[in-house]
Amino acid sequence: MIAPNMTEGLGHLTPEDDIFCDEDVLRDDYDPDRILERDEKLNEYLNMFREVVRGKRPRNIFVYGPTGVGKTVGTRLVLDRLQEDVSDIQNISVTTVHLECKDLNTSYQVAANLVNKLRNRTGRQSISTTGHPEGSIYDMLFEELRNIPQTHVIIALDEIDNIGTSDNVLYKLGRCNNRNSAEYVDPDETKVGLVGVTNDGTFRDRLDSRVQSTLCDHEIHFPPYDATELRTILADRAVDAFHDDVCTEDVIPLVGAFAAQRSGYARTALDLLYTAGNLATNEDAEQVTEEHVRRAEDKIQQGAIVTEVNQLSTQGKIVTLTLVRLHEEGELPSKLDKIYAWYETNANKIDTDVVTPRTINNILNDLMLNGVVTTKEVNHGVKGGRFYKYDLGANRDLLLEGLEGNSRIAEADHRDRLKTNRSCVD
DNA sequence: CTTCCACAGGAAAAGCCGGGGT
DNA sequence: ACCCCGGCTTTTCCTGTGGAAG
Repeated sequence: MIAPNMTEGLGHLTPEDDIFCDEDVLRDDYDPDRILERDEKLNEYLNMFREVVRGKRPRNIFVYGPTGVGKTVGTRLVLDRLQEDVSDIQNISVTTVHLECKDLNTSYQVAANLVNKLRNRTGRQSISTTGHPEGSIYDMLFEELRNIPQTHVIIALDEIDNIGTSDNVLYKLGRCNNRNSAEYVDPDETKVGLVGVTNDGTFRDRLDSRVQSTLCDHEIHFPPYDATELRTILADRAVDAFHDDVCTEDVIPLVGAFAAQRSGYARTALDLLYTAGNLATNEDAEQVTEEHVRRAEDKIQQGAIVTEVNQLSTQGKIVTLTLVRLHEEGELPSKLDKIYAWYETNANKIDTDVVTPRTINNILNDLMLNGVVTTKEVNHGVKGGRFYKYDLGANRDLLLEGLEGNSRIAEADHRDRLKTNRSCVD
C-alpha cells in the first residue's frame, strides 16, 4: 500500500459512482444469451433447419455479416432451439458442435478439433492435434460421425475464413452424405449439416467452386444494425448500466445515430455510450448529456486516427512524418512533387527503401481515406495543369502520437533532430 | 470551341514473400 | 534443401481530366 505521506495530492478510489450502476453491462459480451432486434433474422435462420424436424437431411448454411451483429450468439440460440424442438419428436435426435476456428488455420486442425469435440461428448480420450497423416484425420472424423448415436449432427464452424484456402474439410463435410463421396457417411446412420459463419464478405468468393456449390446454397446475411435497432439495444442495456435518470433523453438516440453512421455494430454503440458515461463520471457530472456524447465521439475518432497511423506500413509512416514536417515548415498544402522530394530525403535518412512517386500517390490516397490528409483539386489550365494539393487532415500531435512506437522512424527522426539542434548551437 | 498543361489514377507487368509440396 | 505457386505490393506505361488561354 502507498505510504500515507505520499498521498497528499492524490485522490482516492471509491466504489461509489453517481453515474454508473454496473458498467460491465456495456461490454459487448455481457449477457450473451440474449439478442435484440434480430427476431426476424433468427427465425429465418431457424427455418433453415426445418428439414431436420421432419427427419430429412439438413441443409448446409452459410452465415455472413460483420462482427458484432449477432452471428455467433444467434447461431448458438438457433442450435439450442433446434435441439429443444426436436427433443419431443420420436426417432429424431440432434447433436450440435460449435467450433471456434479462430486459431485453427488449416483444414487439418479443424478436422482434428472436430474429432476431439465429438470424442469428448462421449467421454473418450482425445487425439493429438498434430502428428497424424492428413488422410487418417479425415478417416477418424468420418468414423466419429458415423458412430454418433443421434440421427442428425449439425456442425457449426465459426470464423471459418481463418482456414483460408485450405478448404478441404469444408468440401468433405459438406458432401459426406452423398453416396459417391470418398468419405461416405450413410444418412441412415447420421445426417450431417454444416454451418459456416464468417465476417469476411469476400471469403465466399475465395472458396473453391465445388465448396461454394455445397456450402453456399443457403445463406443468411446479418446486416449491420440501423440507428433504431441500436437505440433499442442501448436502451435495454442502459437501464442496468446506469443509475436511474442519469442519461438525459437525447443521449441514447444520439449514440445510436453516431454508431449507426460509423459502423452499425452493437459494440461501437456500447463503446460510445460507455465513453460518454466515463466522461461524465470523471467530471463529477450529475447526468450524461448530449454534450458528453459528442465529446466521446470526438475522443473515439481521435483515438481512431492514432491507431490508423500506428497501423500504417513503414512507407505510410514515413509519408505521414514527411507531411508533419512540411506542415511545421508552413509548406502545406503542397503538391506531390514537393512532398516526394521531402519524402526522398526522409527515407534516405531512415535508410529504408525509396519507392516511386506513383506509390507515394497511392499512399496519399490511403491516407486520405483514413483522414490523415485532405486534398484539394487545383486547376491552372494551360499554365500549370490539373493536380491536387495535399494538407494535413488531422491534428499534428495525434499523428505524431500514432507514429510513436515505431522505433526505426522515431529513432532516426530523433537522431536527425539532435544533429540539427547541435548544428544550430554551433 | 479547341488546345494544352501536368498530374491523377487505371492496367498490366515485374518483383517479392510466405507456405506447401517434393 | 529446394522449388513452385498464389497473393500481395511496387513499378512501368499510358490514357484521362477539366479549366484557362487563345
